[in-house]
Amino acid sequence: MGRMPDATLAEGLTVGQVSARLDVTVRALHHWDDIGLARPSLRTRAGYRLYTAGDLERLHRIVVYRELGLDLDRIRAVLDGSTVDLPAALRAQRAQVAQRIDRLRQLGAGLDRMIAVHERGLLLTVEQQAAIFGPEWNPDWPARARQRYGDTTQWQQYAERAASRSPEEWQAIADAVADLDRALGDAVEAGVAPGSAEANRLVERHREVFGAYFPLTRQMQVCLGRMYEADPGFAAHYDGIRAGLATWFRRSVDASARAHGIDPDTATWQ
Amino acid sequence: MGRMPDATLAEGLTVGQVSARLDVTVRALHHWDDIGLARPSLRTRAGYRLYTAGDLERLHRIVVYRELGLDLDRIRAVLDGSTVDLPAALRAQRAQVAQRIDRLRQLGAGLDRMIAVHERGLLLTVEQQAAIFGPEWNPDWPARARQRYGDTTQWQQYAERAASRSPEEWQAIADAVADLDRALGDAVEAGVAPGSAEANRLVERHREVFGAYFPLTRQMQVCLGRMYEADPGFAAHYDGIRAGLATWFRRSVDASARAHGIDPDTATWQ
DNA sequence: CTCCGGCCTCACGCGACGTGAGGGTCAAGC
DNA sequence: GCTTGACCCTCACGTCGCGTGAGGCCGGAG
Repeated sequence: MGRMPDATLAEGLTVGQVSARLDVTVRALHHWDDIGLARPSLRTRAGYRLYTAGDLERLHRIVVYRELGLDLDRIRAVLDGSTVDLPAALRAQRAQVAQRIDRLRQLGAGLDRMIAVHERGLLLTVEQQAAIFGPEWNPDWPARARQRYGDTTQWQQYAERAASRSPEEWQAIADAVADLDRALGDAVEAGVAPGSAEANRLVERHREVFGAYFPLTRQMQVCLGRMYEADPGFAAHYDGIRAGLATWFRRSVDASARAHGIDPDTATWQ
Repeated sequence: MGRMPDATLAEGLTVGQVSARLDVTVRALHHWDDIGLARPSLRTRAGYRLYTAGDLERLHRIVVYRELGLDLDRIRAVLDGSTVDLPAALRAQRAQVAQRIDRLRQLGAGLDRMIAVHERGLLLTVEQQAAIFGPEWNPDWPARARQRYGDTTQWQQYAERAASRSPEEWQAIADAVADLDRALGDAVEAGVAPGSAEANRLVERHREVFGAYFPLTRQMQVCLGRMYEADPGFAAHYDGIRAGLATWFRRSVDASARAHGIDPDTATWQ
């Protein structure tokens, strides 16, 4: 330690000294030398780079423009005067920055949506949910579904799909759900028997509709049917459409499952 | 043209078909295959990649996460389930995006400052200018200076320095200018003669103060002195400090220039 | 003379592909 | 059966601005 202080090397500064003064890495100085952007005016006999005051001035200008995000070619053009219209170049750069900010904002919004789906099960606000799914909708349902699913791959895939759906697509799903609810109510009223062809068709339709919502196996559908009947919130909703619907639906799903070789009493989520 | 339509290749889709469906480049598919992120389940005898429905599902998930800005390693972790906590990864990514937006905003602000300096000669608003330089300040001056300088390298360098100056530094310059103005007024009152040692010192001080403002040669200073006297705006300002100051200053600069071997009658800008 | 910190010149690595080069494959039309 | 033209394959280098060693020379202090 105790090398000669900077000031006494009046001929020029070495890379390390310049690095400290301008807060750039030594490697960057080497690079700028390599590509001819900023070469030192002097070298010692041993080949050490020595930057003069004039060199420092140029380096400083490079640092300024680099902090503005210009790439080295554009900086070279500016410093060498071949860019007649510097303000135009700056404005172009400004536009590019604005674009990149925009892109990042969209990206952030996408991430927010995905995060929201993972946290709350839906990306819509409570108001939007009510507007789409109707006043009967219980905002707790998605969260409850999430409790069931936990951190399974199934849930991940649901989240991915949910996050990439537009509000219009949500509306389409909500319409399909409403249609289905009506059809189920009509079936109960018409006395359709669980296990009948008609009931099985409705069960399949339910699986399709909610399959667009999340990946739904027959086993899972059985569990869902039982939840509809057992959970007060769900039961109230379905019985509100038509008295006895919750139970009718559970029995229909069970029958359909049995028809597909599944024992509804041992079915599990997953 | 007239290749077999996609649907008939029920075994799987070729790279081109997948490329069209998922809007990714063929090269990206090759790359993902190379690094083992998404390899096709099948190959034809000729070595053509064939992506099955399952492959497509995985590819689709990759596209989703890629659009969220995750790098391929993280996507791999998510898809292969080795990332237990996907929401945490998403939030980390979100934070990174926010940071990058911040950085870009600062960068944009820097560009705006630089552009403002190039367009109007100063980066301060008219109010800030008045607050710093006092009520006598004429907001047109920097623009007028720009007219003179045009698009020279000199002006570029001035702009760079101006853009990287903080308001505090501007205040320091304004203080120095005010001090100088007072000193010039005092000199006129004290009857200091142009060409005297005292006058020369003041001329030098003027050159230093404005040298911090923009690079000022002695020749340019001569032109500036003449402008102070000839331009009604400038003249009013200086004569307002002390009657006759504009003329006194022009004569002092001329004398100082002559003392340095410059003919003030042939001096030019630049 | 030795030591240690600084300097030098290669030269690979990064991240996610783009962009040819050079050559095989496939279905259709003649 | 042959040509044609779109499509596919595998290398392999280029991108952008350096980071990060490896291996070795230089220079001043003790």
